[in-house]
Amino acid sequence: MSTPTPQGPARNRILATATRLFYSEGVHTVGIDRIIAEAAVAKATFYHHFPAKDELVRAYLEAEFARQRGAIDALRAAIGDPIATLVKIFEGLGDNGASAAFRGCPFTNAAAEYPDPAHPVRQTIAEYRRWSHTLFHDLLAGSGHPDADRTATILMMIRDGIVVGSDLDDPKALRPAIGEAVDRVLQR
Amino acid sequence: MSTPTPQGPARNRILATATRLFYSEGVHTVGIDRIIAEAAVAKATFYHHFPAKDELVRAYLEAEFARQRGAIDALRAAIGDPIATLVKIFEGLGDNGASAAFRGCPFTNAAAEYPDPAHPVRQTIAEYRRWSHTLFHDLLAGSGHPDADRTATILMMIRDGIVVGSDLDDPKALRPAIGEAVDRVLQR
DNA sequence: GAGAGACTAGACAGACCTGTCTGGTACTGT
DNA sequence: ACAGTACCAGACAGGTCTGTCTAGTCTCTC
Repeated sequence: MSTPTPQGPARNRILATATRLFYSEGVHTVGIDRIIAEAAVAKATFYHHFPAKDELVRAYLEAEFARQRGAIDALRAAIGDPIATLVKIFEGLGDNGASAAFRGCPFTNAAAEYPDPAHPVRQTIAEYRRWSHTLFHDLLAGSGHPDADRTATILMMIRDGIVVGSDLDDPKALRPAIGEAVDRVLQR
Repeated sequence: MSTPTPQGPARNRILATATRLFYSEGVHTVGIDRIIAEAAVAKATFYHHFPAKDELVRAYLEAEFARQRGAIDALRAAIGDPIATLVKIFEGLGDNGASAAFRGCPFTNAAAEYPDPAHPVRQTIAEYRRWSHTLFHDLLAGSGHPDADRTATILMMIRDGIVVGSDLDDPKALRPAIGEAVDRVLQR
């Protein structure tokens, strides 16, 4: 089969399967039955680990959040210079968006399916977005940028534009515009 | 009640109700039964006008597309100068995003619920996005901009960032950054 | 006044949804 | 040896989904 059953303990198999299906097909369209079938897990086991589907959605986003934090921490440590790090982050967004499996931002996509801003899933999304903004802000401030807060807000726009555009438009046409966009926003 | 039954012939009532519900709550979460109830229309009448729910989703997006085209045409005719028009469009995006009912871009939100790029709904979305890019491109080219195509792509990023950010972040914090973002992208 | 077309009310089929529950197996630590 | 935990298979309840269908009303036009 094209998608073999994930290995390891049941909880990991559930989360790995949910991540793949939620991201590629959406949260509401993918049912619990399908997840437990493809994760090769009993229904009781699923509800043992996740009290409700929304908890699984939250766990899926939290795991993606942690993954991104880890990747960014590694990048910051490896590069050092804040502006070079920023440029690398945006190049990475373009590379990622050009991959075949790319389906947009997991957080933005999930938000479209959870309209209530008070919902726990939306709160995880809000935390992710605050972290993203803070990341840009800190990198700019670390380079001595005179207008770090507003520039971080504009970089958030570019970020959102890359992930939306890579999904809905032609990623290959988008890619060469990324470096230029960052340069103009940073007024280099 | 807070949302009175729309007036006019059945098809209009269906489309008006669907527009309100699809936009505010999402496409998959809102069922046909709810639309026909709130539009005060019989089920047979619904299926007389729309052969399937997806056709209604398409009609909802097509109507929004036509509405935006009309608004932009009026703006272009009223203002004349292409760069002033561009600035006004982005100010309008910010104003719109700050309104209480704002829930993001109908097209981007719908795309999150239709992962298959070959789906008719996705084709309508793709048309809308091509039109948006062409709009920016033509306004830039009309002002003699030397790099209209790439700059239009970057303006698309800003556009997506405004609608996503207005929905998921604080629209009031975003708003003052919009003019600055456009200025930097246009290198003014 | 006859027929066409838009409409209403609502039952129904068949699928799918989440979440609960029963009952049983296997492993682990004490 | 025994308790606790993780796990399995799968039936089940109660609800919702889309789409079909029957049967009848109203209004307009010719």
